[in-house]
Amino acid sequence: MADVFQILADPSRRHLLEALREGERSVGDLVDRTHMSQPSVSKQLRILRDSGVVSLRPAGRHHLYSIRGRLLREASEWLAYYEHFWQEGLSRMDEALQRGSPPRPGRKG
Amino acid sequence: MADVFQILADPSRRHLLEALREGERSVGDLVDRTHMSQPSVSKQLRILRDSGVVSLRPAGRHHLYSIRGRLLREASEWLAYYEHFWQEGLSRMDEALQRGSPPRPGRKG
DNA sequence: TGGACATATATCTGTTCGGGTATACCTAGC
DNA sequence: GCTAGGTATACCCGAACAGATATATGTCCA
Repeated sequence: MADVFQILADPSRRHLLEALREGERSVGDLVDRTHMSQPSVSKQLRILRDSGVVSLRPAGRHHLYSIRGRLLREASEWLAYYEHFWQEGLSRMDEALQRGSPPRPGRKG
Repeated sequence: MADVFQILADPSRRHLLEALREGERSVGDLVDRTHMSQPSVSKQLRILRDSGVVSLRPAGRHHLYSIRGRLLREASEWLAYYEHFWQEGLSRMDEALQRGSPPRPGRKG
């Protein structure tokens, strides 16, 4: 499990990231905000941390988590390659022409 | 399974999408380009289609698949909320200040 | 040192998921 | 209709995974 998209695949992990968007949060805070059990939160935070999506700063008996952008950025960059497909003014035909039509195995109209 | 990120979580599906970036492709083409078995390709294409990430255009006995941007765009937009976290010139402190520091459960320094 | 608070891990369990093989379906051409 | 090409589905299997419960670890405070 080192794949960003695999990390983002789980809704509970995305909820954690959404809560962390506002800034550094303790585990207890995240439990309150996500309505997940504490062990679940800790478990998912562990996965997020191991994969490098969040970082941990111990503060007394609290563990403060925050977002590290690097991996999220990688995901964003991967998706950026597909921007043509949703940008206005570009039909599917336009796209094909723009990047050179690939060989078509079958054609019919 | 209707979640974009869950769709993107599987590497084989991402490979299919990468092959489709060049334009419309038949199943056979995708089999060649991805080194997956034909049933696997069909299976993943089915998932991609059901979720709305690709669309199908029958052409004789060939099935031509192409990318539909809408869902990929949703994923991209979700990620866009996190741009602050990887943009230069913004430390973690800056982010906190920028969006108003959240309550800190524990503090120590 | 003992106890409460905060977080992490261990273990179990039901489910989901992807790949493989075999097979069914559909279309074109004869 | 028969055959071949192209694609989809059925079924089985093993692995991965998320949630829950119980328990361990660590820290503060008296």
